Amino acid sequence: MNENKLILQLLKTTATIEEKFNTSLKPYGLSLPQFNVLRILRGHKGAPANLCTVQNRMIKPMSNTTRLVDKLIEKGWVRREVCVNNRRKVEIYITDLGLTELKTIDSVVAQIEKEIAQKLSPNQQKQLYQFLSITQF
Amino acid sequence: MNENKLILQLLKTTATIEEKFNTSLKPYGLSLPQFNVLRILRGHKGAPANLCTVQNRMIKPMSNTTRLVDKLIEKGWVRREVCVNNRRKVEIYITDLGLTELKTIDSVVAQIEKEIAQKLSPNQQKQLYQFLSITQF
DNA sequence: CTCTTATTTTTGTAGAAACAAATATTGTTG
DNA sequence: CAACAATATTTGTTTCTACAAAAATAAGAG
Repeated sequence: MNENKLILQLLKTTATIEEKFNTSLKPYGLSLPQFNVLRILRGHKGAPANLCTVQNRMIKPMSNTTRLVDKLIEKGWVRREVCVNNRRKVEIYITDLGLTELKTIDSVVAQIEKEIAQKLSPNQQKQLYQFLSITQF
Repeated sequence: MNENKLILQLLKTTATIEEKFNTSLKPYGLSLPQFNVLRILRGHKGAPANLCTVQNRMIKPMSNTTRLVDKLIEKGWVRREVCVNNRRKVEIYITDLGLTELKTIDSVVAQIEKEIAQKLSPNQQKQLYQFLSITQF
Protein backbone atom coordinates (compact mmCIF):
# COMPACT_ATOMS: atom_id res chain seq x y z
CA MET A 1 0.00 0.00 0.00
CA ASN A 2 1.40 3.34 -1.07
CA GLU A 3 1.51 5.66 1.94
CA ASN A 4 0.89 8.71 -0.16
CA LYS A 5 -2.21 7.19 -1.71
CA LEU A 6 -3.52 6.14 1.70
CA ILE A 7 -3.15 9.57 3.27
CA LEU A 8 -4.63 11.23 0.20
CA GLN A 9 -7.66 8.99 0.42
CA LEU A 10 -8.04 9.86 4.07
CA LEU A 11 -7.97 13.57 3.28
CA LYS A 12 -10.42 13.19 0.42
CA THR A 13 -12.90 11.09 2.34
CA THR A 14 -12.90 13.57 5.17
CA ALA A 15 -13.26 16.48 2.78
CA THR A 16 -16.30 14.83 1.21
CA ILE A 17 -17.88 14.25 4.59
CA GLU A 18 -17.16 17.77 5.80
CA GLU A 19 -18.73 19.05 2.62
CA LYS A 20 -21.90 17.11 3.42
CA PHE A 21 -22.00 18.49 6.93
CA ASN A 22 -21.46 22.02 5.73
CA THR A 23 -24.30 21.92 3.24
CA SER A 24 -26.63 20.46 5.87
CA LEU A 25 -25.65 23.01 8.49
CA LYS A 26 -25.80 26.02 6.21
CA PRO A 27 -29.60 26.43 6.38
CA TYR A 28 -29.21 26.88 10.13
CA GLY A 29 -26.43 29.43 9.76
CA LEU A 30 -23.97 27.15 11.49
CA SER A 31 -20.46 26.13 10.62
CA LEU A 32 -19.18 22.69 11.54
CA PRO A 33 -16.91 24.06 14.28
CA GLN A 34 -19.83 26.02 15.74
CA PHE A 35 -22.03 22.96 15.66
CA ASN A 36 -19.40 20.95 17.46
CA VAL A 37 -19.04 23.55 20.16
CA LEU A 38 -22.78 23.34 20.74
CA ARG A 39 -22.50 19.58 21.10
CA ILE A 40 -19.59 19.97 23.51
CA LEU A 41 -21.62 22.38 25.62
CA ARG A 42 -24.63 20.12 25.62
CA GLY A 43 -22.38 17.33 26.82
CA HIS A 44 -21.84 19.34 30.01
CA LYS A 45 -25.51 18.97 30.95
CA GLY A 46 -26.00 22.43 32.34
CA ALA A 47 -22.58 22.61 33.94
CA PRO A 48 -20.51 25.44 32.52
CA ALA A 49 -17.53 24.83 30.28
CA ASN A 50 -14.52 27.07 30.28
CA LEU A 51 -13.36 28.40 26.98
CA CYS A 52 -10.09 26.49 27.19
CA THR A 53 -11.97 23.30 27.94
CA VAL A 54 -14.04 23.83 24.85
CA GLN A 55 -10.94 24.56 22.80
CA ASN A 56 -9.26 21.35 23.87
CA ARG A 57 -12.25 19.29 22.85
CA MET A 58 -12.67 20.89 19.47
CA ILE A 59 -11.81 18.94 16.36
CA LYS A 60 -9.32 21.62 15.40
CA PRO A 61 -8.34 23.59 18.48
CA MET A 62 -8.30 27.20 17.37
CA SER A 63 -7.19 30.39 19.05
CA ASN A 64 -10.28 32.30 17.93
CA THR A 65 -12.85 30.49 19.97
CA THR A 66 -13.92 33.78 21.49
CA ARG A 67 -15.25 35.03 18.19
CA LEU A 68 -16.78 31.67 17.37
CA VAL A 69 -18.70 31.83 20.64
CA ASP A 70 -19.65 35.43 19.87
CA LYS A 71 -21.58 34.17 16.86
CA LEU A 72 -23.47 31.64 18.98
CA ILE A 73 -24.28 34.32 21.54
CA GLU A 74 -25.66 36.54 18.77
CA LYS A 75 -28.08 33.75 17.95
CA GLY A 76 -28.98 33.40 21.62
CA TRP A 77 -27.96 29.76 21.65
CA VAL A 78 -25.17 30.25 24.17
CA ARG A 79 -24.48 32.38 27.23
CA ARG A 80 -21.16 33.59 28.60
CA GLU A 81 -20.21 34.63 32.14
CA VAL A 82 -16.99 35.42 33.89
CA CYS A 83 -15.98 32.64 36.26
CA VAL A 84 -16.33 33.79 39.87
CA ASN A 85 -13.59 31.53 41.23
CA ASN A 86 -11.05 32.48 38.63
CA ARG A 87 -11.83 35.66 36.83
CA ARG A 88 -9.43 34.90 34.04
CA LYS A 89 -11.77 32.20 32.92
CA VAL A 90 -15.13 32.48 31.26
CA GLU A 91 -17.89 29.98 31.62
CA ILE A 92 -20.02 29.12 28.66
CA TYR A 93 -23.47 27.56 28.78
CA ILE A 94 -25.84 26.39 26.11
CA THR A 95 -29.24 28.07 26.48
CA ASP A 96 -32.62 26.38 26.31
CA LEU A 97 -33.08 27.86 22.87
CA GLY A 98 -29.71 26.45 21.90
CA LEU A 99 -30.68 23.02 23.16
CA THR A 100 -33.93 23.10 21.23
CA GLU A 101 -32.25 24.17 18.01
CA LEU A 102 -29.46 21.67 18.50
CA LYS A 103 -31.97 18.89 18.85
CA THR A 104 -33.41 19.69 15.44
CA ILE A 105 -30.06 20.08 13.75
CA ASP A 106 -28.62 17.06 15.47
CA SER A 107 -31.16 14.76 13.92
CA VAL A 108 -30.17 15.99 10.48
CA VAL A 109 -26.49 15.48 11.19
CA ALA A 110 -27.11 12.11 12.79
CA GLN A 111 -28.89 11.01 9.64
CA ILE A 112 -25.84 11.93 7.55
CA GLU A 113 -23.54 10.12 9.95
CA LYS A 114 -25.76 7.09 9.76
CA GLU A 115 -25.79 7.07 5.97
CA ILE A 116 -22.03 7.29 5.87
CA ALA A 117 -21.30 4.74 8.54
CA GLN A 118 -23.79 2.20 7.28
CA LYS A 119 -21.77 1.67 4.16
CA LEU A 120 -19.61 -0.44 6.43
CA SER A 121 -20.63 -3.44 8.50
CA PRO A 122 -20.56 -3.01 12.30
CA ASN A 123 -17.33 -4.96 12.44
CA GLN A 124 -15.75 -2.88 9.71
CA GLN A 125 -16.81 0.28 11.50
CA LYS A 126 -15.07 -0.95 14.61
CA GLN A 127 -11.93 -1.76 12.68
CA LEU A 128 -11.95 1.59 10.92
CA TYR A 129 -12.27 3.34 14.25
CA GLN A 130 -9.31 1.43 15.62
CA PHE A 131 -7.15 2.08 12.59
CA LEU A 132 -7.91 5.77 12.78
CA SER A 133 -7.16 5.89 16.49
CA ILE A 134 -3.83 4.21 15.92
CA THR A 135 -3.06 6.49 13.02
CA GLN A 136 -3.73 9.65 14.95
CA PHE A 137 -1.10 9.08 17.62
CA MET B 1 -19.89 1.09 17.06
CA ASN B 2 -21.42 4.52 17.54
CA GLU B 3 -21.62 6.28 14.18
CA ASN B 4 -21.08 9.68 15.75
CA LYS B 5 -17.93 8.52 17.51
CA LEU B 6 -16.60 6.98 14.33
CA ILE B 7 -17.08 10.08 12.22
CA LEU B 8 -15.67 12.27 14.95
CA GLN B 9 -12.57 10.11 15.09
CA LEU B 10 -12.20 10.39 11.35
CA LEU B 11 -12.39 14.17 11.50
CA LYS B 12 -9.93 14.35 14.38
CA THR B 13 -7.39 12.03 12.84
CA THR B 14 -7.45 14.01 9.63
CA ALA B 15 -7.20 17.29 11.51
CA THR B 16 -4.12 16.02 13.33
CA ILE B 17 -2.50 14.94 10.09
CA GLU B 18 -3.32 18.19 8.33
CA GLU B 19 -1.80 20.04 11.24
CA LYS B 20 1.43 18.08 10.78
CA PHE B 21 1.50 18.88 7.08
CA ASN B 22 0.84 22.55 7.68
CA THR B 23 3.66 22.95 10.16
CA SER B 24 6.04 21.16 7.81
CA LEU B 25 4.99 23.20 4.81
CA LYS B 26 5.03 26.55 6.55
CA PRO B 27 8.81 27.06 6.34
CA TYR B 28 8.43 26.87 2.56
CA GLY B 29 5.57 29.35 2.53
CA LEU B 30 3.20 26.74 1.17
CA SER B 31 -0.29 25.78 2.19
CA LEU B 32 -1.44 22.19 1.85
CA PRO B 33 -3.74 23.02 -1.10
CA GLN B 34 -0.87 24.79 -2.84
CA PHE B 35 1.44 21.87 -2.25
CA ASN B 36 -1.10 19.50 -3.70
CA VAL B 37 -1.53 21.60 -6.81
CA LEU B 38 2.21 21.42 -7.32
CA ARG B 39 2.06 17.65 -7.08
CA ILE B 40 -0.83 17.54 -9.51
CA LEU B 41 1.14 19.63 -11.99
CA ARG B 42 4.23 17.50 -11.60
CA GLY B 43 2.08 14.49 -12.36
CA HIS B 44 1.53 15.94 -15.82
CA LYS B 45 5.22 15.56 -16.68
CA GLY B 46 5.60 18.77 -18.61
CA ALA B 47 2.21 18.58 -20.23
CA PRO B 48 0.03 21.51 -19.29
CA ALA B 49 -2.96 21.17 -17.02
CA ASN B 50 -6.05 23.28 -17.41
CA LEU B 51 -7.31 25.08 -14.37
CA CYS B 52 -10.51 23.06 -14.30
CA THR B 53 -8.51 19.85 -14.49
CA VAL B 54 -6.50 20.95 -11.51
CA GLN B 55 -9.65 21.90 -9.65
CA ASN B 56 -11.21 18.51 -10.17
CA ARG B 57 -8.17 16.74 -8.81
CA MET B 58 -7.84 18.87 -5.74
CA ILE B 59 -8.67 17.44 -2.34
CA LYS B 60 -11.26 20.14 -1.85
CA PRO B 61 -12.29 21.51 -5.24
CA MET B 62 -12.46 25.26 -4.75
CA SER B 63 -13.64 28.10 -6.92
CA ASN B 64 -10.64 30.27 -6.15
CA THR B 65 -7.97 28.26 -7.82
CA THR B 66 -6.98 31.29 -9.86
CA ARG B 67 -5.74 33.10 -6.78
CA LEU B 68 -4.10 29.98 -5.40
CA VAL B 69 -2.14 29.67 -8.64
CA ASP B 70 -1.31 33.39 -8.46
CA LYS B 71 0.62 32.71 -5.27
CA LEU B 72 2.62 29.95 -6.93
CA ILE B 73 3.38 32.19 -9.89
CA GLU B 74 4.67 34.88 -7.53
CA LYS B 75 7.17 32.33 -6.25
CA GLY B 76 8.11 31.42 -9.81
CA TRP B 77 7.20 27.79 -9.26
CA VAL B 78 4.43 27.77 -11.83
CA ARG B 79 3.72 29.34 -15.21
CA ARG B 80 0.38 30.20 -16.78
CA GLU B 81 -0.57 30.61 -20.43
CA VAL B 82 -3.79 31.01 -22.32
CA CYS B 83 -4.66 27.84 -24.22
CA VAL B 84 -4.31 28.41 -27.96
CA ASN B 85 -6.94 25.85 -28.96
CA ASN B 86 -9.53 27.12 -26.54
CA ARG B 87 -8.89 30.58 -25.29
CA ARG B 88 -11.32 30.19 -22.42
CA LYS B 89 -8.91 27.79 -20.86
CA VAL B 90 -5.59 28.46 -19.24
CA GLU B 91 -2.74 26.03 -19.19
CA ILE B 92 -0.63 25.73 -16.11
CA TYR B 93 2.88 24.29 -15.94
CA ILE B 94 5.24 23.66 -13.10
CA THR B 95 8.59 25.35 -13.72
CA ASP B 96 12.03 23.84 -13.28
CA LEU B 97 12.41 25.87 -10.12
CA GLY B 98 9.07 24.53 -8.94
CA LEU B 99 10.16 20.98 -9.63
CA THR B 100 13.39 21.47 -7.72
CA GLU B 101 11.65 22.99 -4.74
CA LEU B 102 8.93 20.37 -4.82
CA LYS B 103 11.54 17.64 -4.70
CA THR B 104 12.91 19.04 -1.46
CA ILE B 105 9.53 19.58 0.14
CA ASP B 106 8.21 16.28 -1.09
CA SER B 107 10.82 14.35 0.83
CA VAL B 108 9.76 16.10 4.02
CA VAL B 109 6.11 15.36 3.37
CA ALA B 110 6.84 11.78 2.36
CA GLN B 111 8.63 11.28 5.65
CA ILE B 112 5.55 12.42 7.55
CA GLU B 113 3.32 10.18 5.48
CA LYS B 114 5.63 7.29 6.17
CA GLU B 115 5.64 7.89 9.91
CA ILE B 116 1.87 8.01 9.98
CA ALA B 117 1.24 5.02 7.76
CA GLN B 118 3.79 2.82 9.43
CA LYS B 119 1.78 2.73 12.59
CA LEU B 120 -0.31 0.22 10.71
CA SER B 121 0.80 -3.03 9.16
CA PRO B 122 0.73 -3.25 5.35
CA ASN B 123 -2.43 -5.29 5.56
CA GLN B 124 -4.09 -2.84 7.90
CA GLN B 125 -3.12 0.02 5.60
CA LYS B 126 -4.81 -1.77 2.75
CA GLN B 127 -7.93 -2.34 4.79
CA LEU B 128 -8.02 1.24 5.97
CA TYR B 129 -7.74 2.42 2.39
CA GLN B 130 -10.64 0.22 1.36
CA PHE B 131 -12.82 1.31 4.26
CA LEU B 132 -12.16 4.94 3.44
CA SER B 133 -12.92 4.41 -0.24
CA ILE B 134 -16.20 2.74 0.61
CA THR B 135 -17.06 5.44 3.10
CA GLN B 136 -16.47 8.27 0.67
CA PHE B 137 -19.07 7.19 -1.88
C1' DC C 1 -24.47 34.30 -39.64
C1' DT C 2 -26.86 35.71 -35.39
C1' DC C 3 -28.72 34.62 -31.10
C1' DT C 4 -28.76 31.88 -27.25
C1' DT C 5 -26.64 28.70 -24.20
C1' DA C 6 -22.75 26.42 -22.10
C1' DT C 7 -18.03 26.37 -20.48
C1' DT C 8 -14.05 28.26 -18.26
C1' DT C 9 -11.86 31.56 -15.72
C1' DT C 10 -11.62 35.77 -13.17
C1' DT C 11 -13.09 39.16 -9.83
C1' DG C 12 -15.68 41.43 -5.83
C1' DT C 13 -16.94 41.01 -1.38
C1' DA C 14 -18.15 39.27 2.95
C1' DG C 15 -16.97 36.01 6.46
C1' DA C 16 -13.69 32.85 8.75
C1' DA C 17 -9.09 31.23 10.10
C1' DA C 18 -4.12 31.87 11.37
C1' DC C 19 -0.85 34.21 13.96
C1' DA C 20 1.03 37.24 17.01
C1' DA C 21 0.61 40.54 20.42
C1' DA C 22 -1.98 42.63 24.19
C1' DT C 23 -4.74 42.36 28.41
C1' DA C 24 -6.27 40.60 32.70
C1' DT C 25 -5.90 37.69 36.42
C1' DT C 26 -3.66 34.33 39.26
C1' DG C 27 0.26 31.82 41.20
C1' DT C 28 5.02 31.75 42.91
C1' DT C 29 9.48 33.05 44.56
C1' DG C 30 12.57 35.63 47.22
C1' DC D 1 4.50 42.26 49.50
C1' DA D 2 6.99 43.13 45.08
C1' DA D 3 8.48 41.24 41.01
C1' DC D 4 8.17 37.83 37.84
C1' DA D 5 6.16 33.93 35.54
C1' DA D 6 2.08 31.33 34.14
C1' DT D 7 -2.67 30.93 32.61
C1' DA D 8 -6.85 32.34 30.12
C1' DT D 9 -9.00 35.21 27.10
C1' DT D 10 -9.36 38.91 23.88
C1' DT D 11 -8.05 41.80 20.06
C1' DG D 12 -5.62 43.46 15.68
C1' DT D 13 -4.13 42.27 11.39
C1' DT D 14 -3.23 39.67 7.51
C1' DT D 15 -4.38 35.90 4.77
C1' DC D 16 -7.53 32.50 3.05
C1' DT D 17 -12.12 30.61 1.82
C1' DA D 18 -16.94 30.63 0.15
C1' DC D 19 -20.24 32.46 -2.68
C1' DA D 20 -22.11 34.97 -6.25
C1' DA D 21 -21.71 37.57 -10.17
C1' DA D 22 -19.13 39.09 -14.20
C1' DA D 23 -16.28 38.41 -18.31
C1' DA D 24 -14.53 35.94 -22.19
C1' DT D 25 -14.82 32.52 -25.36
C1' DA D 26 -16.81 28.56 -27.66
C1' DA D 27 -20.59 25.60 -29.29
C1' DG D 28 -25.06 24.85 -31.09
C1' DA D 29 -29.80 25.99 -33.05
C1' DG D 30 -32.41 28.03 -36.36
